[in-house]
Amino acid sequence: MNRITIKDVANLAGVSKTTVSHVLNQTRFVQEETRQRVLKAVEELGYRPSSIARSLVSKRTKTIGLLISDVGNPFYPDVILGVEEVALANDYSIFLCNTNYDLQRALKYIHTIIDKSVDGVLFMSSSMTLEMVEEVTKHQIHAVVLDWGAMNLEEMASTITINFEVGIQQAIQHLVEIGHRYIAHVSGPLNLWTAQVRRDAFLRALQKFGLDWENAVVIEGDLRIEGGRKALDELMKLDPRPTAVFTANDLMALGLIWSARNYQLNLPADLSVVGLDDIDLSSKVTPPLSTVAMPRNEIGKMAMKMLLELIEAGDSGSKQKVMVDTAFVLRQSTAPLL
Amino acid sequence: MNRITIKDVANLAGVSKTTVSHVLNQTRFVQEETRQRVLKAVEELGYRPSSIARSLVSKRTKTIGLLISDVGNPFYPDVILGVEEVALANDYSIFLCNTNYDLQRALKYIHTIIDKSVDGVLFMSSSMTLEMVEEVTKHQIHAVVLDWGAMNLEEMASTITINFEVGIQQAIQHLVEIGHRYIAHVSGPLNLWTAQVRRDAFLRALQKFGLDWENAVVIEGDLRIEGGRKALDELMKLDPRPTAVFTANDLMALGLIWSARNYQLNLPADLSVVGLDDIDLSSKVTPPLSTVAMPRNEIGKMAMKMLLELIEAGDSGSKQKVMVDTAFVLRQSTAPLL
DNA sequence: TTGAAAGCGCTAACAG
DNA sequence: CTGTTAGCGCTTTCAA
Repeated sequence: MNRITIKDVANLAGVSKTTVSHVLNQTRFVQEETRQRVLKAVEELGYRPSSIARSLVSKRTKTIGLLISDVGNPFYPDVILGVEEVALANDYSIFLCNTNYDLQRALKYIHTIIDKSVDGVLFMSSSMTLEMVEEVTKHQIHAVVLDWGAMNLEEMASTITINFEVGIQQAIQHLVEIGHRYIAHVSGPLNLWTAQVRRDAFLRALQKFGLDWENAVVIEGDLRIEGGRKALDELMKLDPRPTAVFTANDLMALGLIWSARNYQLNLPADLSVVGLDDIDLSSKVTPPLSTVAMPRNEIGKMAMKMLLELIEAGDSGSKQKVMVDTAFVLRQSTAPLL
Repeated sequence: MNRITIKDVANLAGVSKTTVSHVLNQTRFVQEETRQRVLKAVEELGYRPSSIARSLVSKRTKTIGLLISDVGNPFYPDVILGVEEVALANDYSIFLCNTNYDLQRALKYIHTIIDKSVDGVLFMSSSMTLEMVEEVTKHQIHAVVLDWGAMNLEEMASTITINFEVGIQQAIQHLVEIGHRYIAHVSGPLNLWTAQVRRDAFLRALQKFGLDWENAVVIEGDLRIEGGRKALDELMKLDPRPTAVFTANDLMALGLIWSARNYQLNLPADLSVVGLDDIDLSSKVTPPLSTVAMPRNEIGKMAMKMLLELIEAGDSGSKQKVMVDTAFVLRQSTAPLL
């Protein structure tokens, strides 16, 4: 019992493969009566056209590669959902490529998706290199790159950059307005471009509000819960102690908050904390976390749409560069300085 | 500038396509000197064989579909990682199919992956029907189904069933040993098979330890953080109040714990809580959550391995039915009853 | 030790 | 209004 092919349908309907193809794709007029016969045969046999065969001739697979660092990172779910939503609506399938923060692994995925002739790839992992984008585009595969400003990929790919500046500034402004003058930062690993960007935005915000940014306390963290706990340990050693802390992501903020109990700290009264990301959890913990949010779902949708545009446009399309803003979300992890 | 094909390589090397194919696949002996010429041509042109064309003839795509409910559900990351690990090791790619708890959407994905001729599919979503498995297998696509005992798919698919009985029993035993006699349960939506299984296991455990299981308090939750909060509201209305609560998943346990502050409850002294899942977070919150754990990463690996076996075996292979155990993990969200 | 040719399932000129 | 034919890029008999 083999796969049912277009030929089987043609035979059963008593027409040529061509006609079957045309009624299925509505690509030329077919006598209503013939059309019905074909449709009936299709129905009867449960025929489904082979995407493989189609792709071989059309040079299109209706498939994209999604390169992310870590499915477990709470940053991704919303983004993926956005990507998926527009992919699904346009009948695109998604190859999941989880780099697990590993360049070798990313590279292997790049090769696989080139071999599989995807129509495009979404680079959403920090574990990537310029060469990967080059490799991919060399094989006429389109790309859009998320928040990876370290490199200049002008005409190679569309890009989405997240503007942390505005949200971070709002956050610091809020802290200043409620009386804080001594604000520390827990950064991500500073070899990461995105960690530097956030730290620099933080420093600039301090400067803007007339605080001592040159001697600002910056503790390097790991972007995970554990990093937040360790950061608090550092903070507690300081004398005087900062009255507020801004962390490079929510996970560290949460770790810090949860660790505060061990020091008999009463949050937010004894220490105000602001995160960044606005992951799902943040609004649900006690106290709900004030944070710098970005429209993750929108970012996902936008990325996929941009990729679609590149694909539709073929080589003629020029690459877009868009920037998306962040915004401070006030919840209850910050309190006025008494 | 078109795709580089095997023909280009053949021309450059001055041999036939056949020979190129054979050296690349090591499928028959080729004179060392010729072999080198071919390899050199491949290198020079940056040639990569088209998986599409290969699949068309081999009837294998080295691709599987991964059907899950919700990327954001903390149950999945570890499982996915496991799946991916063995997939990657065997050069399989993964189509991400996120049903979003939506049957229609699941169905659409089923059709897509049938069209794309995946070699197998991993059903890991509760949003699925027996028909989907039938549909898939009818198209000679192999399947393994995770924890979905509601139906009898004997010879259609391999299955992995999670044995909640043992872990839940351990959990209740622990609570009983530290003095609890009045233990409530927060279940999942009881129309879900898996929610019933857990509740029943809970009830049987009560019975086993001589507690009043017939009048046991079971509050129906939504498996989300919010559900935990609401459940605590219900619990607080009870008089007398249960001294311990077992929730059907960790998310609800956490919601309950975080909500406890609003009632000035001191955890775990005033209320012991035990979750189920052992999601990453659970060990990292304060107090760390005692919970019923399952080897999620192992489950992912196992599922993919079982699928691989089905694929390799072709139709001859018989379907495996495996069961994986759960185990109670003692942390600090439970306390002896004074 | 290597090639020629057929064919995987489909689409798209080109004919009629 | 419909069919014949070539070909997408590869693998695999069969033959030499």
